[in-house]
Amino acid sequence: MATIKDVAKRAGVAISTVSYALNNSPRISAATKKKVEEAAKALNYKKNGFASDLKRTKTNTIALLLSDLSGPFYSDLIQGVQDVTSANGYDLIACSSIGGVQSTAVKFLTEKRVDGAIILAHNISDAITLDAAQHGSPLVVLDRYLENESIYHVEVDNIQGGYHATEYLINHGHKQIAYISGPAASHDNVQRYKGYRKALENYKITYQSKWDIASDFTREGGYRATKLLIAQRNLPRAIFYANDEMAVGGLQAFKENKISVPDDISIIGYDDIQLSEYVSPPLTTIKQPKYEVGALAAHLIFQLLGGEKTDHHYKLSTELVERKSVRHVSDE
Amino acid sequence: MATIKDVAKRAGVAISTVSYALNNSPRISAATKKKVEEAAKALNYKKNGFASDLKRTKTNTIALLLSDLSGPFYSDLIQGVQDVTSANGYDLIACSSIGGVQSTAVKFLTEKRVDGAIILAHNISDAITLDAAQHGSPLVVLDRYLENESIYHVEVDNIQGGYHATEYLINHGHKQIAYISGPAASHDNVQRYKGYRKALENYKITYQSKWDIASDFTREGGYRATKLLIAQRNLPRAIFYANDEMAVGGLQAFKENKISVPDDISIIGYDDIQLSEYVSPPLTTIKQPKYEVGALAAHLIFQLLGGEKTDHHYKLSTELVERKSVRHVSDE
DNA sequence: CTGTTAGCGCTTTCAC
DNA sequence: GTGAAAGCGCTAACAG
Repeated sequence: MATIKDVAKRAGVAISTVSYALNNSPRISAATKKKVEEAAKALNYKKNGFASDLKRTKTNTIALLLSDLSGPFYSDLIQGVQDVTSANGYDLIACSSIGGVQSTAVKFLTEKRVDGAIILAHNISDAITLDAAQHGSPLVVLDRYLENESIYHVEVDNIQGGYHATEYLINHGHKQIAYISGPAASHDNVQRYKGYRKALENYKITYQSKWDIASDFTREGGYRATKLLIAQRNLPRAIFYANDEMAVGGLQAFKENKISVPDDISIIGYDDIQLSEYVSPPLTTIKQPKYEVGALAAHLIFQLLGGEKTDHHYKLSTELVERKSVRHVSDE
Repeated sequence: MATIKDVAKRAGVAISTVSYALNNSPRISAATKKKVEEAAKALNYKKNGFASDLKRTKTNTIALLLSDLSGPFYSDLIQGVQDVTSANGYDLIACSSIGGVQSTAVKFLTEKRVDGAIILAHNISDAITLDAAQHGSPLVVLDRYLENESIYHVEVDNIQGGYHATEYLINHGHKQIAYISGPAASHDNVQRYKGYRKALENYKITYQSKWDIASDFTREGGYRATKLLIAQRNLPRAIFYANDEMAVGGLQAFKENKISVPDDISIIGYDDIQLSEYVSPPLTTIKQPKYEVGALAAHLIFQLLGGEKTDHHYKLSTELVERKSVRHVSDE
């Protein structure tokens, strides 16, 4: 590989001149610049990114750390991050935290290879995150709350979302409402559940633990949980699935048992995944402003990088999207 | 930020000793090692990844360059790449080529920041790719064919796929088969189209240019193309959509015009996106082995990195997944 | 406008 | 078993 030195030699100028010329410094005359550029091209010279980053102690890139690169779930969020990152002339790299401490994500976080990072990866421990925060580069974490000077948060108000979902069911005349939950460890799930309970309470509906079913956010899990409910002949009049994937699984279970949604039972999901619109019946659900979360997260990073102050905590609202999986019932 | 120097000072040893100790060299005594580790922890020392990469001229990471990070389309492929990358103890970063020459993807490609790269980004020009190939690091490109010593290819046999799709329609008694195409510039589209033409030819079905509709791989495009076909009262008995997204758009158009699929018209798609299973009727389509493509691409990189020789070209087969959007018709 | 030079933080050879 | 020192490729302060 040709280095800057080779280019300098070939162009018959000093190393620094090459550097200046290639970085478009105004100090270099057009003639010299041209000479340098020709030499560079002739040698197929490409600057070594590391050397340059090392010297400048700045990478011009921010990282998006995801627990799994391949989840379609992240699409909108990534889009949001990407849009504002490139609008700011920065580079964005995405990496996965699969592999825990060994993972690429953790490596980028700890080895200071980026100017800032957005974290949405539950399997990166709090300890590591807190540790990385010591570096001083801004960190936005989206999936939990961490008290630290250089850690910032953008979250969507899942309590409110859970509340609305439940309230919507109640407003449609439902009093028997089950909750099929995600993993107990999931912060999101806990919040949605809180909203559910709060709504029941506000509307003076007695909570029944038999309609509080544990599951795991997967389609398969939703299917099993629903089958269980059906087998127990314990069916409520409505179900709030903690996410759409599980609701889709539930739909499948109902179909197999010839139980009609929404005629026999109403269901509501959470997330508004692409599929929701296409299943039958189309799923009423709570939509999270994912694009906005991503965009705001990236925006925060740039504010901080620019030395501005900002709040440590932002909360975005959800929106209910009404489709066909909930029916109005008269008093039961 | 604490540097290796600070650690050395605090531990009362030489810089090199710190380096050895932290990299688990056997030359260092347990006592010294412990001393160094404590100093490192006390100072919250983290090695600077650039400096180390620069020195070793090796990054231990490979890049996946995508035209758009947020496409759900890539899920399986990414999974494949990710699996074999981490199995090999390498890091994987994904970056987008949005922004062309300015993009992160191009930067990583040209600035030698990775040991190898997998490219699936039509907007990275051949020139840049060829140029990057001069670096000597292995490149696997998935979306076109480039003749170069250090460029390797994994492709799925789209001609065969297009042929099968068309043949399937023919075997179901269809003779009037339209093709709704993707962008003319798309290599994939051209291949599928070739397969379509070849099948018509083999089965002695006359090609009719009126049933050769240009579109763009989007749902909206498929919708419009289908509307057009309907408006012209020019409906064939079957349509081969060059991808599922367009087929989904087409389904919508048919629904609005009360044309029944598959009773009035049969359709087949391409890709087997997640949605295909859920639209109504479920879409018969051609499935590409995306996971395998990703896994093989990554595998090739490691073979090459390991100094092994390998073919420059691999071709994987498609598979037809039969659902409900094609009906058998008797001779027309 | 151009050249000299001192590092960025780390790895690694060589000498002790 | 440990340390001194060279240098990876580049940038930028400084001197001319």
